[in-house]
Amino acid sequence: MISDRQAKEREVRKDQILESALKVFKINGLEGTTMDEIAKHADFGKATLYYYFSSKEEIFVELLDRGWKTIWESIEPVIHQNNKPKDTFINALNIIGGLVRNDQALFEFLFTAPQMMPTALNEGNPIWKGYQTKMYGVFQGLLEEGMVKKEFPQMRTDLLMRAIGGLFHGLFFLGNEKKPMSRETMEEFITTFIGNYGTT
Amino acid sequence: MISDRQAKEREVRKDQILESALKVFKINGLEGTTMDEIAKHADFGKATLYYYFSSKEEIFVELLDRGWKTIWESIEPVIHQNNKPKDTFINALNIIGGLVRNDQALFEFLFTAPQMMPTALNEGNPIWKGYQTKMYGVFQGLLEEGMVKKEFPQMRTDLLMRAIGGLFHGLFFLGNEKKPMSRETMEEFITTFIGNYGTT
DNA sequence: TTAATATTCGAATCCAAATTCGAAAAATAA
DNA sequence: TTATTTTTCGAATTTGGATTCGAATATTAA
Repeated sequence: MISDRQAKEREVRKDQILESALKVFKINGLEGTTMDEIAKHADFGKATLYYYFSSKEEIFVELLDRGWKTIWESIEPVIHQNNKPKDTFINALNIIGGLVRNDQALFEFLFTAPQMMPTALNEGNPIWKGYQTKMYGVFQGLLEEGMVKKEFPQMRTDLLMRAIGGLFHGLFFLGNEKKPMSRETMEEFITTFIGNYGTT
Repeated sequence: MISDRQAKEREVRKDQILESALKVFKINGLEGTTMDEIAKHADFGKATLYYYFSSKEEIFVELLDRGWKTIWESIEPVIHQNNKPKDTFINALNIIGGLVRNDQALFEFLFTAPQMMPTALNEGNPIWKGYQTKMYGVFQGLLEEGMVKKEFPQMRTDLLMRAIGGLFHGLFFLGNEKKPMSRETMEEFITTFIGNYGTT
């Protein structure tokens, strides 16, 4: 059997491994991330990692699952308020921005890794993909509503979606300096580019 | 010795290999791109690839070098005209957009691969990095000039740079459908987000 | 036609990194 | 304390893919 505390400790060790994986990923990129390195950073023997995760892939998938779950659960409450769509939209973006600010490495991973992952990770339907899809769905919806109400520039929804996705990406993940973006900067940024169409 | 025609044929074969590498990259991502796959697509034996390139890395570097050279040489002539900075800027973007439209796979590679490359590829100072740096320098300069003349929204240059980089990225590389972006769409897009500040 | 040179590739070799094994050490339960 | 279960890891083993070898084949030069 396994006591409650034991289970908790096990979780802590899993966390430690996940955290290390992230750290190595940040330093060495996806290809440079080996079980050896992760083990070294986590201060475990390599073989021990396999006691907690059945494969390297599982480590990454778990990072994605947990991460996207967090994102979803953070914006969920906000999207049910019925403010004006644009406000809701910006609130949600702000929330995500807050998350990113809190753990740049994790979110850079969440948003960029899927691009460069071996296709294998997208097979089946991974948990994280579900959350991601839900989130994009919500955003798309808000955009559509907001566009009807002339709160956004008039253009194809999918294009606007790309624009905003791109802006977000640029804001947080382009450029050299990796110091986090302040809330103020982010708001100014968003407002400058999509805000000045609102509430005409 | 080696005749003129022979040299040309050799070039053609190199091109064939580079093209295949790109195709495989597009299908399988960076990690999935093996010499075996490239060889299969290029219709050569794997060993033959090593007659033309000394390593897999060299293949990628050559793709980057050639690609960034092309980009640079395409915008060079335009940046010396002295239109208003914003016009120059948009012209340059349009040109790059044209290139991307022409060979989506190549440019997706040029703009995204460097992120996910093993650090080894950035060591020394690769040719392509030089062109990339020059290009960003020019853009940054145009932005600064243009901002002084109130042709752009007033914000930190580096932020505006990120915004535009992000918009570009979003426009061409986000979203599912991979059909190329038309020139019209692109102009509308750019104008919508950074154009409406001009010439007040 | 023959010798030299350039090109091709199947079959090794090498190597780094993932995964497994089997036995210890630590913790817990009896 | 002893037995049982959980955790750890050093030392294989396996695997996949990059790189090399050596011998053929094709092409060009004499």
